[in-house]
Amino acid sequence: MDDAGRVPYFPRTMSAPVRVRFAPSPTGYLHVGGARTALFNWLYARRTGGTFVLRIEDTDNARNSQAAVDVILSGLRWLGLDWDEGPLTGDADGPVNGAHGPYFQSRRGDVYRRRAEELKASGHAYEKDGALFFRMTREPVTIPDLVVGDVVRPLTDREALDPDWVLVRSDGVPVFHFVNVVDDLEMGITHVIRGEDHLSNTAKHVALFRAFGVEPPKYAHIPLILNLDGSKMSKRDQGASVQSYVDEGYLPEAVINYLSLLGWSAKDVPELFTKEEIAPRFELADINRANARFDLKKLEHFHFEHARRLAPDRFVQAGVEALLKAGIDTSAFPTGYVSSALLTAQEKGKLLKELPTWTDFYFAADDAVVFDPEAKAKALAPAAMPVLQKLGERFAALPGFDAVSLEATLKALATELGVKVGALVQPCRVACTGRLVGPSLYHLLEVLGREKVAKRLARVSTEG
RNA sequence: GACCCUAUCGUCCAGCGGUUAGGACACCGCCCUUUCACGGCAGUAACCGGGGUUCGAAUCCCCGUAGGGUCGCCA
Repeated sequence: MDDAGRVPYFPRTMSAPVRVRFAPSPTGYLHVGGARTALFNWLYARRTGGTFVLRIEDTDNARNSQAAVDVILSGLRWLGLDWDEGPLTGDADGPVNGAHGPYFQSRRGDVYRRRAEELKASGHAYEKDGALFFRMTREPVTIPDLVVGDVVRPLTDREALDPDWVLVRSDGVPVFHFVNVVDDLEMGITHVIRGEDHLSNTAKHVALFRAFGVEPPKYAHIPLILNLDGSKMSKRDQGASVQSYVDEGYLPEAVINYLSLLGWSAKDVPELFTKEEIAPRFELADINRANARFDLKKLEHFHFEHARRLAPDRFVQAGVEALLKAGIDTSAFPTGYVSSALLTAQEKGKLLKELPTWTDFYFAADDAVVFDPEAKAKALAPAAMPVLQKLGERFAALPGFDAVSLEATLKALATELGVKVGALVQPCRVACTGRLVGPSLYHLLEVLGREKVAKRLARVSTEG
């Protein structure tokens, strides 16, 4: 402690261990911009061997809810952004990691009261109308920012009229600017990485830190994420909520990859990566200064690439869950069959939500394959029945039921009958899957197996 | 009204005084494949405008314009 009785603030030198934080308010959902802020904090912590703190800013504003807290925690976990310090559950009084708690601001009232008294005692704050006001500096404040450089923020004309601002409301609840600074101070935060929407207000924060007798942390204000048309992203906009990615069946790896490249890039780093791979390359200086626009098409591209590269066992696991969500229970089938079946669709790189459409036929009863009307009209015309029957006979006579043999057999028959390969491929596909599109025909037949294929072929060629 | 940030293909990024302004997504054509895709090859497409500085500006400065943000007893 120093002469004034304060706990000495952590010296901010280059060698000081980095401590960053993500401090969301639980007011509804996890915004994609917030997710990226969390990601950048996570990357910086990992890159520097520092500590990533999660703090819930739930000061009473009548908008907070338990559900919103849970959404934030589950969203971060889904993205794989693990925090070193913070709550372990959504319970404000529950278990935590770290020695700087509580990590819910609603449980830190005594800290704020103590700090408010400190400011009153030092003459930086005064009471008026039942509220506590901060004696704001009238001089322009220089905000040192690692992304945009030094920003000089003078008072606006409105502020010049009445520069002081409220620290603690008349109802006793401290405001954001106050608790945010106090907590960053108490928690030893060294780098504040947050959205650019906070840049202007940082003047208040810098002044507050100084009033406490310490230098502010380093700031890095990152550009915002806007809609494709440049407008602000709000809750209803497509892609605004992290939960929507879970629902739509995106892989978290894809979302992370896409978000990493929204406002950040490094030289000689391939565009496709995992957060673990680029963490060592993450520098705040490489953060872009201009706002970015959210392009779902590009996110889809990243999903496509990551889905195809996913480890087979993980792909199967994700696929089984996606099917179950769609009402298809695969548990009655042999696990080997289930994985072989799902794996025939992996190369397609489809969203998990679309997986049932590509693989449901594997799990349908042979006499209950549902035919897409258009597919049936197009490929199962009466004229196709004789060739289909012939194909069934050839398949049945096959010694081995593998993709290579199946393909050779089908093509040989086509040549023999003097028809195009498609004249056999299409009816066969529709007879076995009900659809015109799907996994590679020969591989899908191999997985279905001799018996199922025979039954399905027989079903259409006899029923017509 | 004031203040702050920003400005390269439609989108995301490269470029950091001298480049035929590069890559990715999207789009288009061809090849491959007689499922949809993948893949291969090629292509369309950008330095917001105006002044400076300089032998030389996408790169530096100024003005304008545009977009975004902030100015609460919201966070």
